Amino acid sequence: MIDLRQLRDDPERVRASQRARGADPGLVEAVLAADERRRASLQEFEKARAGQKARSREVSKAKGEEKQQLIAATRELAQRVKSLEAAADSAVEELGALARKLDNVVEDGAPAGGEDDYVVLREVGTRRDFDAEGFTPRDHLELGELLGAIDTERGAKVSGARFYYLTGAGARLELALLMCAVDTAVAHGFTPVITPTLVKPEVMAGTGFLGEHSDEIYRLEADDLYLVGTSEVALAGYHSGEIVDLSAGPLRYAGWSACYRREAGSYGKDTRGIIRVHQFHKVEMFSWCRVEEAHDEHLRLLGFEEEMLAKAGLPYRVIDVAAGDLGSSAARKYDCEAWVPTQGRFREVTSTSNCTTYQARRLDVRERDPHTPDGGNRHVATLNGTLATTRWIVAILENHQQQDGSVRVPEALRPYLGGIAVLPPVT
RNA sequence: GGAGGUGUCGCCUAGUCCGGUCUAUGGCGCCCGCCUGCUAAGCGGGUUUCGGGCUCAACCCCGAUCGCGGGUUCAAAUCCCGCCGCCUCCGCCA
Repeated sequence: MIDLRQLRDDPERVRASQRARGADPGLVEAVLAADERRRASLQEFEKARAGQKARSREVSKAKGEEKQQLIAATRELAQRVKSLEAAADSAVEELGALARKLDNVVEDGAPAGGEDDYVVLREVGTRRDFDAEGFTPRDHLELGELLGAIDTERGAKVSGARFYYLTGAGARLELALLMCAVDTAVAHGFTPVITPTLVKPEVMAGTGFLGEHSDEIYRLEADDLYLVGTSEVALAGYHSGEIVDLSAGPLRYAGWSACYRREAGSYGKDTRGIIRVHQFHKVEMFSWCRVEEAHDEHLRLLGFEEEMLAKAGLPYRVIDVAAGDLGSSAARKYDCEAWVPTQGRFREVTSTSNCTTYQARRLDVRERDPHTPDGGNRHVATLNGTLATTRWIVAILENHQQQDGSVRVPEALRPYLGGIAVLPPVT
């Protein structure tokens, strides 16, 4: 939900945002008109209601015959109030339905356009030249099988396509990576959190995932609960309905959770290995901060992601995602993509979004406004960013492989693997 | 899953039996002022939240708001129905 006051004050800004996203700018007019209707309808109801309350007070004072007459005379007014209230309710409802269609207002500087219109901000690290090294790199699944680390066949046998087992070195590598991510987050002041992975509909809706991406999400019919695709959902819900204190700076959490995705629209894409799977693990950063601080906080989250990529020793690039490819909650999004040698291209391994007040508005998370004297409340900004996921294993295996099929462990991860420097083939 | 209890403004609390100045009481905390003078105590005032009047601030007025949603009624914190959270006990299962 965007700020309706901002929409009224500066509709052109929202129209421009809609255009940048490739969405309908005409929606702005529709929302403004609905807002007019809501206020008119509300005023009418409130005026009638005030009259009714005045009459009701007279009734309470009157006696006998006079009282009976007053009651009879007020009956009609009560009916009128009831229907005006219903009208006002539906006007509010209609406004809400329209306003919820508006995606977050895109931050200035974000590239316009769709999925392919991203801008590459920088490329970091050196890609290995396997020709010069004299061997053909194996892909992550082949390596995973050599190391006894990844078993997709049994995953499919037990749970179906896009499921897998991480075994032995694979399981340890995942735990090491995620622990390293948690420690990195803690070092930067984040509170580690293990979150629920089943959430209520209002929380899922509050984070903006029930819009166009709703078919990506698993739902448990019998209990009316959703499986989260990221701990962002549970972390966003954590402070819902609360007034938080940001006077000492942002509230930062690092969520650790399993993540579930239906991958409904991706038949035939990335079917080999564990690049695109229904279930994986992730450490996710989540910040609550003042709107004024959101831009800087966003760049900080991006910095922490790059720090993790450096620890994993991965060559990567940073892209500024185009407006049309942002989720409905995001005003700006940066992805880090790691180089995957056998694919000859970069694949997304992190994503950080500045959601400004969009999520906080839906989830009703506010702070005491530091700018008004008697402390009105205002909505806060939310941001999220990936620190590590199961997919990183793909990049780590491929980028650090050696000719004999063994894989070098990045130095920063070794302490988490009992000091092991190389993962040897087991077959 | 079953039984009982419970949910009132930031926190605690009165009010609910028996519907009507409840326009929700008091305390704590917080804010402003006074007195005192230097970490105290006292005095006076203010303080639910959201929306609207209304374009910023102040003031004022109006509406909603007593866990949530319905209903009855001229009138609901109060009566009725449904749901949810929490507590206690029982059952079942890790």
